[in-house]
Amino acid sequence: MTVTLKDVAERAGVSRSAVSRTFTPGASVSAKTRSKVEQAAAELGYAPSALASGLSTGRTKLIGLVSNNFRNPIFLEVFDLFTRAIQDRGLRPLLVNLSEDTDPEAAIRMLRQYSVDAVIVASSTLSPAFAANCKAAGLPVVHAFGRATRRPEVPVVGIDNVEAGRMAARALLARGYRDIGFLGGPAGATTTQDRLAGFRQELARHPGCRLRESFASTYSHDAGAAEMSRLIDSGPLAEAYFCGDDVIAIGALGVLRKAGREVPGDVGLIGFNDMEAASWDLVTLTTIRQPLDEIIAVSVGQAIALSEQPETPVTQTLLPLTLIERGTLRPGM
Amino acid sequence: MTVTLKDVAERAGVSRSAVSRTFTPGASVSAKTRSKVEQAAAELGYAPSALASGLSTGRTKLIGLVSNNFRNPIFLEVFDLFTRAIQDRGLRPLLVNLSEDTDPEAAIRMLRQYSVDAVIVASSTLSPAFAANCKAAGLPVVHAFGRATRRPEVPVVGIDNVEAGRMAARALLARGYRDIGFLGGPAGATTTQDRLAGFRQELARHPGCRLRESFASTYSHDAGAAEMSRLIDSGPLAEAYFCGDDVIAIGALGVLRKAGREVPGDVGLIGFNDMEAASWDLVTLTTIRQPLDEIIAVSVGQAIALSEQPETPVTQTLLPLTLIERGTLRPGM
DNA sequence: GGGCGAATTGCAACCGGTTCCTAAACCGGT
DNA sequence: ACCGGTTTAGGAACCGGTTGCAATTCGCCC
Repeated sequence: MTVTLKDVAERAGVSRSAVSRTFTPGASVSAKTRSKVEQAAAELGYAPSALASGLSTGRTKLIGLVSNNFRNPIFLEVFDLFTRAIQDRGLRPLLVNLSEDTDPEAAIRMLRQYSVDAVIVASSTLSPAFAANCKAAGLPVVHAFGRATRRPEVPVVGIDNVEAGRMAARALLARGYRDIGFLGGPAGATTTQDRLAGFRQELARHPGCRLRESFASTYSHDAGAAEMSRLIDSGPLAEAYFCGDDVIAIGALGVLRKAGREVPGDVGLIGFNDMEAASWDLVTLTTIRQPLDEIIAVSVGQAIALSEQPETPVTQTLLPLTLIERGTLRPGM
Repeated sequence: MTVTLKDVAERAGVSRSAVSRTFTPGASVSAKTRSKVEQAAAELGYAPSALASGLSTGRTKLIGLVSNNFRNPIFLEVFDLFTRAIQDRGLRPLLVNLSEDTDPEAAIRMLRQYSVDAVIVASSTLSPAFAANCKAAGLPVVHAFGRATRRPEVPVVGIDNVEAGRMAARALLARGYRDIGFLGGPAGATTTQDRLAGFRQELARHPGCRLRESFASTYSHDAGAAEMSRLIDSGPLAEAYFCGDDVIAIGALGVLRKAGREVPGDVGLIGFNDMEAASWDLVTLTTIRQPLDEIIAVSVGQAIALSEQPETPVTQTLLPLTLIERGTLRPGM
């Protein structure tokens, strides 16, 4: 059933090497042989085996795309962009779903077994140790949406979460809010910690401000709703909240409306991510957008560079955020 | 850097075949050699190359997962379930994003090059010709979310869209709606056509009913919003609408609220899919759920069966729908 | 027509496993 | 100690490509 190099060679009346070379860009083949081979290949419907060529060249054109985030709608867009970017470069994504119950070591082992050219870890919640382990196992790796650190072990592409916190704080202050809440994601997440740090930093520069801190148990709608319910039940609210994610903000928004509070009339809300639903008429959430397309383009570019040139120095790329103003904060002053 | 069979063999003082056999379940190896080999393998950190073994056995444990739907949030859950189901069976998903500008033939060629064990097409909007072409190219294929037809060319797993239409109609009728609207997805989509057919069928059994038909240009929030705006502008609305998808329904809902119409007070709305946002407090959309988990479990099961036993007769599996009652239809009578 | 360097070509070894086949080791029984 | 029947082990060919190397062919000039 499958047509091999040998079949084409016989049909074209040339050696196997000649066939191989016609399909290897930059190899030395005369125009005559090339056309004979191409014709034979076309007639037979020949497609070179990526497995075999991967085996002998050591490059498989496979990119391991690892994520543990299959709940936040923003990641559908992330996967869309990643798969396209990877495909456009002539590579293919081998997807790894690293959910709670899967063993990270097993995942690394399997990425090695398939000898992927590089690994892209796409997650802000996955421990940096995972990427580091990939690297230790000899896999070129880049961590997209990873945390910026002083001395990163692997290349990181993402945003500056501390700056994100500052940016949110500035947005709230500029709109005259003074009694301000932080409604973060899980308290243990580094994204939460970093954003909180920036948030505090900026508020600290405005003496008259009050800051209250609270955390949703996960990055999810329901956790956001639950935490806002708790806040409502436990006394007067802040004037505005910076939420750790749009889904959290939307959960909070739903609860506020249900409780008869006007947003932004009574309470202001600003989210993070600019997921599609943030722009829905039912939502119109003011939020901070991270440049997904750029993060992904850079990540893929680096992954490829790294696979070709493994000893490239480790870099860190932090891309700029944008405030997207919609309807959940009162107008600026 | 990479440890091979040979290295392990030398270290263990046995032949390469012996090593291969210890890693091949069911092969004949004495306990003594096995333990020698296992120890040597562990010491060296040996992981057998999936490429090489795929090359010689003809099975790669790779499943091509093809989709063109990277916009509808429901598909994030689809990908989550698929990747887990595939991984749990010891296989890995090779993801193919078949968006508008990618060539389906190229995709098939590449799936052949990597000699995937089977292909799963996950899309309700992709032409059945694609799956048929896979099959013609010798790739075992199953079409998840595909259309039920009289004589399917490839195995299909999904739902009965005609029945979905009937179900929606029955739900509306049972709640006393008589002037009823169909707000489908793209008029050309088979899902739209089938659901409309079922919808008409059921309404036809109730003489006093009026049916109005309209279509959103795509399966998206904005298209739903746009179409509902048009309806509002062009005269009195129906009492309730069956929308082709939750995102369309949510778009419509947003426009209705903005126009000051109460839902379900003035207008009823029922969606399709039960995406996560349908359950948000801001939305509480009554909708019809398709059993994603079952569809996916069956699809993966069939794909594997097919890869092991290519001549299995072509079957069609249609799974049952569930009405999820929330807050956008008035209570039943 | 002969000679020269450059471009092509084919051979053969190799990538890392799998598996058929034969030979060797093993077993219990006499 | 010997025999016949099982296991088990190793050799070698094969999966489908790639590539270094030596041999051949080519184009061109004298």
